[in-house]
Amino acid sequence: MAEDPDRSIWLRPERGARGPAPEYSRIRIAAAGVALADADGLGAVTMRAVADALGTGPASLYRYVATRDELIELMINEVNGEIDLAAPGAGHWLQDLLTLARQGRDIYLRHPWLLDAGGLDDPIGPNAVDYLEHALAALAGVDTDPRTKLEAIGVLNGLVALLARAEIAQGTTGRTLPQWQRDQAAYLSEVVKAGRHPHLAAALAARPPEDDPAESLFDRVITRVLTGLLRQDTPS
Amino acid sequence: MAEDPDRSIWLRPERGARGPAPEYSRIRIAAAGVALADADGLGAVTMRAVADALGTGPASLYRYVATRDELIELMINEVNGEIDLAAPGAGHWLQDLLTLARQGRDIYLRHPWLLDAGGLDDPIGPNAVDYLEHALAALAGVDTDPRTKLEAIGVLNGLVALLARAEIAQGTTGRTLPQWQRDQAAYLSEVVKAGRHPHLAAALAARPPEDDPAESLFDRVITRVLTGLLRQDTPS
DNA sequence: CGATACTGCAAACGGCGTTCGCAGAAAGGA
DNA sequence: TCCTTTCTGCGAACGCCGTTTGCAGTATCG
Repeated sequence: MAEDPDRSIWLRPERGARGPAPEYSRIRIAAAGVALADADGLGAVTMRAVADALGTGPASLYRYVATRDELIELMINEVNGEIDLAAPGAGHWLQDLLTLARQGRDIYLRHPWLLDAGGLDDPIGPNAVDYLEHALAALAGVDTDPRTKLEAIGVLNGLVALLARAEIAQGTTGRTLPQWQRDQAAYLSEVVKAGRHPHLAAALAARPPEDDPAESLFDRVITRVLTGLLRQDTPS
Repeated sequence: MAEDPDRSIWLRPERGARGPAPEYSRIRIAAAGVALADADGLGAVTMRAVADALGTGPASLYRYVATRDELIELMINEVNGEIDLAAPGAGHWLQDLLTLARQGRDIYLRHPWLLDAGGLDDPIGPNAVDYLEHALAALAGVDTDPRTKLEAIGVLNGLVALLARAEIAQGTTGRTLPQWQRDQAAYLSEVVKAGRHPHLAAALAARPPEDDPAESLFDRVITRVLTGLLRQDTPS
């Protein structure tokens, strides 16, 4: 039945029992990758670059990691560990999930490459499992079937990524923003000038309210979506 | 002021006025790429493969496209055109947006690679612009400031992608599901067996309700989130 | 009827993920 | 004790990738 076990890196022992002690560790390798990605994006995380940062050759990494994607799994798990799950918990589920969401947002802002790497969700590592358990525990008092809770947490994670992406895209305004964004702005301005998209023109002309920082927008959207998803009534 | 215009492919004319007529077209190239991606995923869309499918060499593609990413932009715009924006409109904004969302979902199910390509949103092409205009028109009667409407549409798009992703991941159950999913299932089962994550164990043990097809889950989540986002009251 | 501005495309370049093969070191069994 | 086993590090190479260069050919302009 078991075709080939230990395919997941999290089920593989970090080192064998026989040979010499490994020179590096998963954590060191993950940290090296995270440093590279923080500095120059996910594309800068090549096997050669990580090996160089560790002072070795590319082939050596394959003693710790089966593939580049697995290295990125290590990196994802590493930064997912930055969430503080030990906090006491406010007692109300909405408050607790909001705290979780804000921490997720902070992680995305600190490590924007995470947006290109599947994020908090896709390949679940140990820290993501702990995160899930924590979120489900916060929802323990809510009287809904467990599947709906998992759905809500999944939507929450996706939403956090979405809002963080928007925040990052707008945050670089004024500075040297990436090329593709200049291009897109140029194209949109041309579309507006053509005059065939009145609603879009109006929406883009409206300036964002100055007194509404991104922080409150984040909280507002998350709160509204979560309360909408988990309310008890049975509509239609 | 204008450093270098025509950097966006949508502002570049499809052909110059002087030389011989191009042998291919953006649409043909996009279609070839879509066919490859539909069959074998986004990774199968290499310049060489697309060129082969068209019966030419890789270098020739660069007469039509500045980079591989731009080719993928063409593909995204191509499948975004599958949305039918000519439908009359039900008159109620929620119904109209739901119709849009369902069509977006269908596109993701038909072209799963779109999930790995930034999706309906990231690089905005002509069809995405029309889509945006259509969605904003549907919201014309709602009394909220335009920025909030753009936010809601953005969240809607992200949500559609999220739900489509979940549906695709679960849809292959029973058949030959991809390797990484077997690995993840194995790891999660091990985590549950260890016994330190009771809430997670309970949630995973709960079977999905048989009488609740994915279709209604989709509608329910979208509806709840949209009504939550666009309701008029001012909560705290 | 040049001059011009485009087209198609073979060939090559540098960089990537990954594999192979072998020298050397630590633990297990006799 | 010593040999076998099983691990380790890693130089070198393979095949594939996106992209650039250069040139021969062709349609339009003045």
